[in-house]
Parts: sequence; structure tokens; C-alpha cells
Amino acid sequence: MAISVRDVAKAAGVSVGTVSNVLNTPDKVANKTVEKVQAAIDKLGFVRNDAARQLRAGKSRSIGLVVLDVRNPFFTDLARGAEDAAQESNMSVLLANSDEIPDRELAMLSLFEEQRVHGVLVTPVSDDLEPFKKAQLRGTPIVLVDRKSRDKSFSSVSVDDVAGGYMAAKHLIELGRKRIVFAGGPLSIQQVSDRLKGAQKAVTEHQNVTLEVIACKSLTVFEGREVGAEIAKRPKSKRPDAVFAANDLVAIGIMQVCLNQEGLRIPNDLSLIGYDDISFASTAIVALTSIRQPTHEMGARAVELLMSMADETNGKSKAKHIEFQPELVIRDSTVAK
Amino acid sequence: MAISVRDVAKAAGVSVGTVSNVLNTPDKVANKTVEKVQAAIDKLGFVRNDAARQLRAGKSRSIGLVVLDVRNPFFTDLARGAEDAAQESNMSVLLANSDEIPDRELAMLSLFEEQRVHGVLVTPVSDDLEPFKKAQLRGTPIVLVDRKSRDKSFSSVSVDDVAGGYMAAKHLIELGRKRIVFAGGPLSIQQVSDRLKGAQKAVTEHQNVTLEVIACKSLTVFEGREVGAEIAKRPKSKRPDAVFAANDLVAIGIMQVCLNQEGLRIPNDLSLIGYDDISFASTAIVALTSIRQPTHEMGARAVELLMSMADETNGKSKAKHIEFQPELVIRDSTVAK
DNA sequence: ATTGTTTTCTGAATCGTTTCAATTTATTTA
DNA sequence: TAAATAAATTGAAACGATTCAGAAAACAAT
Repeated sequence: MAISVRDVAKAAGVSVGTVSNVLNTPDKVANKTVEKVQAAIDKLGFVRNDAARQLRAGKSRSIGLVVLDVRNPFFTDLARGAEDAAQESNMSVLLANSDEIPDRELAMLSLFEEQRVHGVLVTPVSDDLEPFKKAQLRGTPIVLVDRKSRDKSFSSVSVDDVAGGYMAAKHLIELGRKRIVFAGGPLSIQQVSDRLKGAQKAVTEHQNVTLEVIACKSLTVFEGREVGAEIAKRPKSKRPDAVFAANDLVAIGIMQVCLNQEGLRIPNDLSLIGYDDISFASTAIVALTSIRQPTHEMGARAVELLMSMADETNGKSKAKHIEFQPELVIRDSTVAK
Repeated sequence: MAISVRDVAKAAGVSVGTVSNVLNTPDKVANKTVEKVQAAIDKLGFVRNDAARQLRAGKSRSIGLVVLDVRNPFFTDLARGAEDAAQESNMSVLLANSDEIPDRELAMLSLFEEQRVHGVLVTPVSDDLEPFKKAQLRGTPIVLVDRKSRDKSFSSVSVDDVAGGYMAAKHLIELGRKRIVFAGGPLSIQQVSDRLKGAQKAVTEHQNVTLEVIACKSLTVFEGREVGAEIAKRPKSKRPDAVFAANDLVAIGIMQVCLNQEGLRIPNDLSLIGYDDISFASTAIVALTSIRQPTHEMGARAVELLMSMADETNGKSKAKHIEFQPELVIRDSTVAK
């Protein structure tokens, strides 16, 4: 039914091997032959069947990327970084999101394995990395992104979240804040627990500063609004004077409720700091202080790492780790203009 | 190297055909055979090679979706609708964005054709649909989404954007607004020009109401902020008393600048209405009046339409159109609480 | 036991591309 | 011009799952 290389070959009066060479390595083919074949391709409207190509090649031209939430700009930026790096080796990136649900994460992994992707980048939901380990043994390299591997079998590209959490809390303390709330969750996500750990460290280094944790179910604007409502309804004496949110979306949710419904002033009544420094942070109602991560670069470096793993013939090389340092970006939500 | 059905068959002591049947139609296989084969699969860690499956089947299990901007929640909602419907026929949706760039749109189309997707849903950037027409003739059904096909060769799922534009402008006029600005662009995107057309119609039906167009390069928060700055810097006498933004992102950008930098009151000094009713609209600084579209349902219906086209053997059936009516959702940005 | 019927299983052929050793053609060197 | 070398082309084999006509096994009816 559909046009195949065989049809093109016949129309151009050459062999199928030559058609394939025109498609893949035109330099190896005489110019006028290339022209003849191209003409036949255009005339017949030939479209290469990628499944057949992959079958022969044994590998696809794609890399899988599983993130926690595609709607978080942090992850779309990261994905963009990955795409840019992938293009260098003309690969493409398949984006999937786990929605923080372990089962979806597994389903995506299987899908990618069946597609014989070159490798998988993942921001894991939980601590159970067993399925990923198995996939890696079967020959699909895995790189953990935005998450340092405790397990020595995985390579990773991460940011020092403990340092980031410390920075954030330290900044609030240096502004003279005493009653700090950490808003975020679930704590099973390593990024969240590390950021909290850093904050706790900063707090214990000072007298008279308390840290309270308000948990939320996921790191979304919606959950942030829940936390905001919880804070705003408290009597003034019980209310924190600073909030460190586990990411910017949560911070933005908190900000919306506190400013709008309750008339709290930010930063006067409440200092607020987020995490990730998504592009939306600087354009929030009150520009948001945040902890910046080299998002785009993380995506790119993760892909490079993956490609180097895929190249190594034996595949049994030692896991490599790349760790970036975060950076404090001060804006109006902690220090008034 | 990798484990194949052949290896599984040998290990389980059955033929390759039986392994395939266990994978695809276990009902046709005796129970204890299924168990034997499953055990072998688990033991060997067999992972089905999707490329080989597709090659034989002739079609993939995917549908391609090309949207203008993945970061716009309107399109992620639409994509979710498509995914949900696709799952019914156990298909998956491959999401790609054109970033409003015609060349990227073409590249994505080729990629999808090479993958032999079941069909492509697309929100086209421009009016040149020739490449899509060719793809359709070659056997890949195309459905235009969020855009009515002028060309009778394509099926489409759309919302009556002229009616939506009319509704929006009419609402502003009924509130007594006289100097209305339409903010949006590029006009080559049909959704934008239709919404403008509707607004113009409403304006011409009334005396003493003017409509000014402020163009922007794309429908993003960033561009909205540019428009906001342009409006806010005007002397009061030249300033509009209402703005109709071509989508919610632009409206949010305008809102941020006007409220924050210039201290304009919304809706008192300026009524503001958006379009799409993305989930973020209701949680904006001032809850945004907007025109709601049945986003999720559009995605779902588009997939259903596509599947029905793919089923039809000849493929030469008449194009079908589904058109929804939009709905006005009134919030604080036009009518104060 | 024989025949008929249903259920289960088999395995060679197939999908469309790429690969690569072998062959043909063109170019250079002596 | 003949021999040596380089460039271009050929075409059958291979990738791994699915298909399907036919064989084998299991069961039922006579």
C-alpha cells in the first residue's frame, strides 16, 4: 500500500541500498544519483518508515524524560535544556509526566523501554528505584535528574538542595524573622526533605528561631493556597513572620491568598521565599525571592551524561555525579523596595 | 543480545507464535501455558520490541498532537482531554509544540508521519495547510483543533470564536465601557482574528463605543506585560476603560503591570476580560472574567473524530465538523464584588 | 473404537529499512 | 595501454514481533 524504498528504487532505476544511502549518507553517493533518487522520492511522496529503521538499528533516536509535573515551568525549562542538548546528537526527547504517581512512573518507564530509547532521565517520585535498576541492567541507561543518587548504581545531575534550604532559612533569619514556616510536601520527595533539612540546620544555629512544618500533598499553586488559608486564618500571635515554600508554585499560592483575601502585607507582615526561581517568580504580584537552580543546564548536562553512558560499550562503567550549587535571588517578597 | 520472543519460546518450551499470543490475546491460550510463558518472561526479563511490532502492524499506537504553546494551560488541558479519550482505545498521545513557528510545525508533522501515527491533531500556526493536505492524502488523517477548517478537506473541532469575541465585547459595553482595547496577536492565527471580528461586530452595534487594537507578537504573559505598560503609561484621557485580551495569559500580564506598577484599580479604572478560562484565571490577583471553552471535551472529541476517520477503510469520507459554543464567566475583573 | 468438533499450538512468511561483502565503474599511476 | 586504486553501486541477509493456514491434542458424540 504505502510507498517503500523498493518502489523508490524501481522508479529511480537504482538498487534499494542506494536509496538507503541517499537517505542516510548522501556523501557516499554520486551527485546525479542523489538527484535522481530525490526526484523519485518527491514524485512518489515516499515517507520513511521509522519502525523499520529502528528495528534494524536496534535503538531509537529518542531519550525518555519522566518529570513530576509538566505544568511546573521548572520542569519545562529543564526539558528544554534536555531537548537542546539532544539536538546536538540529533536525538529527540519524549516528555512524560508521572503526576507524582508511582504507577504512572512505572508505566512510562515500560513504554520507553519497549521503544528502545537511548536512555531515560527521571525525577523519581519515591525511593524505590528497583525497576529503574532492572531497566539499567537490561541495557537502558538511567540518569536521575534534580535528585542525587544515594544508591551508587545511578548517575545523577542534581543541585545541593540541603545547601539551598540552608540559604533560604539563613536569609530569613538574617532579616530578623523568628517564627518560620516551611511549607511543602510530600516529604517522600527527596528534594522536599533535603530543603527542609537545610532549613533545620540554619535554624538550630540560632537562638529564638522556630521552624514549623506545614505539609502539603503536592507542590502546586492549589496546595499553596490551602497553606495560605491556614496561615491567614490564625490570630496574629500564632502567625509566622516568614514562610519558606518548597517551590515557587506553592509560594505563589500562599501569596495570592495572603495578599488578596487577608490583606497581609508582604514582606512587612510576612516574608516569603520560594524555590526554583521559575520565570513566573519575578513577575508575581510581589516579585518573589527564590533559590535559583541552573535548570536549563541541568537538563543539558543530564543528556550529555546519558549519551556518554550509552557510548560506553560495556555499559558497566562507574556512575557519575554532577552537583550544582544553588543561588539566592533576593526580590521584594523578603526585602521591600 | 537482547531477549527476544524466540528466547522466551525456547525457555518455556513453546513456539514463538504462542508467546505472541500470550502477549496479545491470552484468552486464546490455555491457562497453564500462559503461566509457563509468563514465568519465562519474568525470569529472562523480556521486554517487547515495539519497533518490530509496529513494523508488522503497519501502524503505531500513537496519535500526534501539535499545539501552539505547551506552556499555556489551555493546551495542556486540551492534551489531557485527548489523552483520556485515547486511552479508551488504548492509544497514547505524543505531544509536540510548534512554538508558533511554521518550520517547527512541519518538522513535527514529518516526525509523526515517519512514526506512522494513527493521525495528527493540530492547531495550525498559519493558513498554509498544504503539507497537512499531502499527509492526509498519504493516509494520515488530520483533525484541526480549536480552529474551524475553511478548507473543506479537513475535519475540525472548534469553538465559535466570533461568538466568543462578540460576547466579551458585548459584556464590556453593557457595563457602560466606551473605550475598548483589543490586545492580541499575531492576527495570522485564526483564533485571534475571529475573536477580534466578533468584538468589532458588537462595537458597531452601539454608538459612542470605540475599539482599538494593540497587537502583540505572541499570546504570552510576557507580551501581555508589554501591552500593560503601553496602556498604563498613557495619560488618563487617552487610556481605555476596558481591555479584551485574546487569551488569559495576555490578560494576566496586563493585570500584573496595571495593578502593581501603576496602581490602576481593576475593574474600577479598567475592566479586563480574557479568553480560555484557564484554571489560573480564577486564582489571579483579581479573579479574571473570561470566555470559557470546553477544553477537555474538545481534546476528547477530536480524538474520537480521528479514530472514526482512521477506521473508515477508504479514508475518503466527507470531513466532519464539531463546533462548540463558548460561555461567558463573569468574575471580579469586570464586576467588583 | 471411530468419527466429528473444538481448542490449542506450531512455524514459516512477512513487514520496510539498513548493512556490508561483493561487484561494477571510474580514476589514477606507471 | 595495462595495472592498480578508489568510488559507486548492488542485493541478499538481518532485525524481532505478528499472522494465519494447517497440524496436533483434547474432548464429545455415536
